[in-house]
Amino acid sequence: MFIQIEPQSDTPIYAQVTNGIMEGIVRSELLPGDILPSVRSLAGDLGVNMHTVNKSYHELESKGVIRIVPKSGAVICSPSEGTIPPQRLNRISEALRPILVESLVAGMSEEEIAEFVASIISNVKGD
Amino acid sequence: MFIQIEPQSDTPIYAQVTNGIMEGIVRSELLPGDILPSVRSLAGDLGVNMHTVNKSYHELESKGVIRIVPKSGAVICSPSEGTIPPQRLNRISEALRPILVESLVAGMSEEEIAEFVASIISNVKGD
DNA sequence: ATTTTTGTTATACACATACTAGAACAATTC
DNA sequence: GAATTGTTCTAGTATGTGTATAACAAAAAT
Repeated sequence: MFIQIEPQSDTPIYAQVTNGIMEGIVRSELLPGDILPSVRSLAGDLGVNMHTVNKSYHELESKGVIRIVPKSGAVICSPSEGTIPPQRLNRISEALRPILVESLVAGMSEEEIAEFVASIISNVKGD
Repeated sequence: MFIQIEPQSDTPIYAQVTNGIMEGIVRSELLPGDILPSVRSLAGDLGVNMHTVNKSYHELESKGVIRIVPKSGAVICSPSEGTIPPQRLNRISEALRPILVESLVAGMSEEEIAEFVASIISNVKGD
């Protein structure tokens, strides 16, 4: 598990762990069926508290990214086949909206935003 | 000023005010040179505390959206002509990245994300 | 010129969240 | 049987959010 934690960042540590795992999935470093390390071992590797990792795992479960089997482990789920639940689309839309508004206010055109989004995605996938 | 405040939302009130003003700019309801109402009057209209609106105004100033003239008023700035400061692009990129990652993990393709972004933008502009 | 309104600053309180810490439990794994 | 697992509990500190009251000096309005 290659996640870099920045303790002085304004984004909470548990969110950094969540994002790191999701980026690993996007890069196919984590595949559906893979089992995440235990909350204790990952917390030890990252140098953070066990409860912080535990909170991240449950956040991932609420997003539908992993499935937690009690007393066993956390398994990467397969991407939702076919349609995506509207609740999930709503959450993404509400998170996306204010950032897109800020981009427009900054003076970006719709085409520039599209290119910007594409470059970020390729950066996440490629590196 | 037509901003709807949802006190029980998980997004802070000052952020709701900031987003509402920026959406007003995108919809051309607020034009460059327009003067925002005083923090006291807007706070009274919205039914929130003066400091909450004051925090929103300073957030807008840090984003470069408005210019606060002490003892006078807050003026809508003109959109940055030509190139956008790289600092501003970095902040937008860092905010955009985790949401795009979540979209990819949810199973959206790059084309679906592009369409999704376009629909949100048209929703913000039009309504 | 006086009054009002302005943005600013300061202090204080309540509430929620974030993070860490230690401990204990039962179930799984070795 | 021993170690590890996720879960749960209590507890503490720190930070962020929102409200509240007050005071100040400068600008605007009368």
